[in-house]
Amino acid sequence: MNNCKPEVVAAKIIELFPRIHQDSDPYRVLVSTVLSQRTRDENTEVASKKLFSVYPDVFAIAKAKPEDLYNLIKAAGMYRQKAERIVEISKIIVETYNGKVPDTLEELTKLPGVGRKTANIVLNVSFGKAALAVDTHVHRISNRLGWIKTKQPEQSEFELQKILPEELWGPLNGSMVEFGRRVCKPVNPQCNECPINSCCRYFSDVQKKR
DNA sequence: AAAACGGGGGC
DNA sequence: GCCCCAGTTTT
Repeated sequence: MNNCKPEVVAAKIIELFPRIHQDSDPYRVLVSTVLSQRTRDENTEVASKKLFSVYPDVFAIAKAKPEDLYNLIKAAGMYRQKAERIVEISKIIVETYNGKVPDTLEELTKLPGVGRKTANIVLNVSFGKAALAVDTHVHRISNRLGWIKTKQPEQSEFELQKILPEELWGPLNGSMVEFGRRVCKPVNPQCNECPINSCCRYFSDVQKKR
């Protein structure tokens, strides 16, 4: 790579590490995203499949006992609190929103267990809105590349929005996860096999130390 | 600012 | 065995 502008590198990551969401139904995306908090992707998939095979929709989960739901998903590394929140979220959606997931950051973040990142992912994946969720992958990779230098999530969200064109925000979220899982890992990143290492400050710093 | 939630996987 | 994981809430 000879052009290392962030928007070019970001587009390359999106091209090389596409992410396909198996479901775009807002409710399922919301639940899967809550399940994905501090949890590896494989476990999230196992848990959401089990969950939806027993409780197909928001009305079923709203009526479920939190303990039953927890027993169903705990083998995939989920904790009790998450099961409780998912039931609570579902009740609110049924009672307040007539069974439909709200589509604004403000309303979404009022739901228990839904913070800024989760809400942004739902807005982005389900509602096609330009929203950049700065999760650990996006944060780590952006720092390694040298795009940002802050450690504060809110600040990095603001800075990245200035650096990257809006049309990349959506696809970048998922692609950063794939890229972060397979190459730009938290520990032992596969820098030698990394297709964009020539644009990476972390890689050039490591090279210099040898 | 820090702890708690939590089992599974990488190392 | 220890550390980390598409974070959020509570203390």
